[in-house]
Amino acid sequence: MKSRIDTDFFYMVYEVVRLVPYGRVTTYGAIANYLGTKGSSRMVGWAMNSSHSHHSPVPAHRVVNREGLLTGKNHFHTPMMMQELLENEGVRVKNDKVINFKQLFWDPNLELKM
DNA sequence: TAGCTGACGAAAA
DNA sequence: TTTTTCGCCAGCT
Repeated sequence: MKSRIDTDFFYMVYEVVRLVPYGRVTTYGAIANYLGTKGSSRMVGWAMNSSHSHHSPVPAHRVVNREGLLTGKNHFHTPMMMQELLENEGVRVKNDKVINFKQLFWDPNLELKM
């Protein structure tokens, strides 16, 4: 399955984020870990920043940091849009933090493990 | 060209 | 236990 990692790092990030189920959230580290580059958690977030260059609808609002904080909300069109999107999916957000984050946490290594 | 920044995370102190 | 520092690597100045 190395053919997967043969793809661009960023592309894989988008793919994983796109696979996040409705009403679920994931973390940068989880994605990085899934890609095998656990240490490049920053690159995951950076990939999100470049996601606007891709026409692919990447639900970046479902990606939060390890604490469940909407750290990337500032990069959206409007900071509160990220929270709106999450609440729209049933994810309760309080003070820029995902409630029951642990419960809503979607780990690609756990769901997409192969 | 070289250096700094950055949507994070984990280890060390 | 909390706080600080380092690493990751691509993009921008």
